[in-house]
Amino acid sequence: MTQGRAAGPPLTISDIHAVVGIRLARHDYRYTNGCRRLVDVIAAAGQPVTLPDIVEAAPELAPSSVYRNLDVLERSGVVDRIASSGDHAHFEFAEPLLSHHHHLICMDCGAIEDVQLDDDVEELVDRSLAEVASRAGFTPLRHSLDLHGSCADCD
Amino acid sequence: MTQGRAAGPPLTISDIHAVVGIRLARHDYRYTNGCRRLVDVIAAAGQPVTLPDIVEAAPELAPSSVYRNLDVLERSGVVDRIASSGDHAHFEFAEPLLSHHHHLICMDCGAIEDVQLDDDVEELVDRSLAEVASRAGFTPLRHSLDLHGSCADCD
DNA sequence: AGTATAATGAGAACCAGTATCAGTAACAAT
DNA sequence: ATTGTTACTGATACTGGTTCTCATTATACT
Repeated sequence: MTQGRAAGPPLTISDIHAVVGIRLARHDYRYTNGCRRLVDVIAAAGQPVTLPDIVEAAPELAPSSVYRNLDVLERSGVVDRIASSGDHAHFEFAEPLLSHHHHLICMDCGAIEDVQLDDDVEELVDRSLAEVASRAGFTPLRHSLDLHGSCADCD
Repeated sequence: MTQGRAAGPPLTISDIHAVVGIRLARHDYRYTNGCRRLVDVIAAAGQPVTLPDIVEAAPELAPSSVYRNLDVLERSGVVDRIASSGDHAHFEFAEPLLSHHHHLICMDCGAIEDVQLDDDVEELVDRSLAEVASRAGFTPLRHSLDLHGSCADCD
């Protein structure tokens, strides 16, 4: 569970497009220009993005299409929607495209930053969660471990 | 950080009302009947609740007042708002009233169940997160560790 | 080319949550 | 008790992020 991508050289944008294409095809979706452009923006950001972030970076994308394509990408396992208590939902690549990580969520400005923990911590957390889940008859898919507080800017 | 309440006998409803009263007073809020009723409902549920849950359990409560009082309780540190990707926000008692715990979140039906992890796991996670946070100039307030998957009912 | 099917995007609709505000209840001081 | 002050209530209107609609456009298949 949640093993993610082995740490190593980061995927190139071509790698990402190749993986996304395969995943979309597997779900009978086409890899259209709009979708490709959206993937470009998410890849370029390197951090979780909101709809305003996306249309600012690519004003030619129609908001309604962006939302629809984010949904398509989410269904295909390409992006994850990060539930924050802020105004907008945040989106980032799902695990095979991004190595396993967690979030620093600023409770003031809503910014979300990615961070990684040591492998031994991850292992222990996974084992511990798996045990608790099985006790509750719960089938685990992934875990999210977020730290809430104030970012360097807001502090 | 996130030490929570020592595991022990659960707080009685009177204990809870006493603590809530103190916290509200500290923030210059009155502990009104509506608020008291709301606390009763949350306590009785024993699990994170949504607005529909609350008005179903106490139809005499006006939705607008419930939202306002949830806000008051949140500002006073009595309840936490749990951001889920479902339609409604979930609310539950904050840490001094509930011992530190985590959530099993069903991705199908949106149900949220509380679970606890071993102390040594919590300690390791805390240490690890604190280190990562300080490296990013981030001031941690609390962490959330949620397991996403399918609950026993939906599986 | 021709047909079928899917994606697009502008706008409308939806709906959880918030703000408004007149009415009401609770407290304080005389 | 009575008045004055302040805070809470709750029906309703509003806001704004997200989703839906549907006529148009693009793509894939034959």
